[in-house]
Amino acid sequence: MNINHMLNEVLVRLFRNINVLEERAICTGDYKDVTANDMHVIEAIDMEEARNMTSVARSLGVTTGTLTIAVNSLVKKGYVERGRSEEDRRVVLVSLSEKGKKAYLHHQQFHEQMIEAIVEELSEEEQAVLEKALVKLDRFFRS
Amino acid sequence: MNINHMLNEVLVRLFRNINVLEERAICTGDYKDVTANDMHVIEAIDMEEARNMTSVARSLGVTTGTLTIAVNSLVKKGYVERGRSEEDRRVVLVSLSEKGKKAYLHHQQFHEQMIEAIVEELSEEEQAVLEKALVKLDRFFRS
DNA sequence: AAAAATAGTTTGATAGTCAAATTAATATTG
DNA sequence: CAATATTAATTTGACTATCAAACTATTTTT
Repeated sequence: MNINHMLNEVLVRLFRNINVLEERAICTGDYKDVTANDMHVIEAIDMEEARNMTSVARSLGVTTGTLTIAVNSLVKKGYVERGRSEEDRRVVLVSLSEKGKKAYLHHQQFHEQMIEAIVEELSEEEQAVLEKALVKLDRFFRS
Repeated sequence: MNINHMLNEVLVRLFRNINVLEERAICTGDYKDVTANDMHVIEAIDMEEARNMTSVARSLGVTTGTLTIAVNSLVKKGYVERGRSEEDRRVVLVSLSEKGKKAYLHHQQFHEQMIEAIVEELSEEEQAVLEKALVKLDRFFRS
């Protein structure tokens, strides 16, 4: 089995299972009701400032209609809060509740653990190779 | 920006968009009606031999009910053929039609290009390092 | 022969998605 | 300034993916 074949195997498996895997990691303990999709929305909303629907939808690459539904559910679950802009009353501003912020941090920790698990035991030089490969993969998909 | 942060950025972006990215690559020209999900089913069915529903469902990690629906659609689109086993008439055997095989090969080419894009300009030694890192990533998700 | 097990499909429910229609507010323009 | 156009978001209708559980048909076990 050559390197290309093996690379392909690993990537195919990752691609196919990535959502399930991420969901399994997210959906634990206090956050049983957060789907992988929910978490992507939470990530896109951001800790810091309230954002409007259109910009969040754009950064997720979905329509605002789709986002409306995701946000409805997140509001019902208590992770997200809706508000109206004072300057422009058409605009809906969404932000993370305290619970939403905690879930975000919990997920960040998962990411950090994952990165840690990958990077540990790799030398500086080895890390550099991985970085190079991932940047190329990223570029491949962007083109 | 350190390696950990950068790794996280790239992985998050890949995870979030992987389906869209793969679909964009698949769904071109003659294969406009093949979704990323369809392609996963086609990959699982395999070029060589007819397989029964249960084993295909297991390798995809879905229920047979889910697979029934996916196969219905793929049969309707002409990528997959259904048949009954002669030995055991409960068993449904699925296989790729000529069109299905062509789509599979088309998708394989995409994978090869992707791998090529990642691996090109990496020395043998660098490739080995990359393999090691991906095995770790894979293992992390499996555990 | 009757009962149990197995393979697959169907059903009923939920989530995610889009395009198009709709509503409400703001901006433009004649 | 009143009518029109644009914009932000929601709603609607349709579709796909998914699961668990009920069901059908067949085979295996007892």
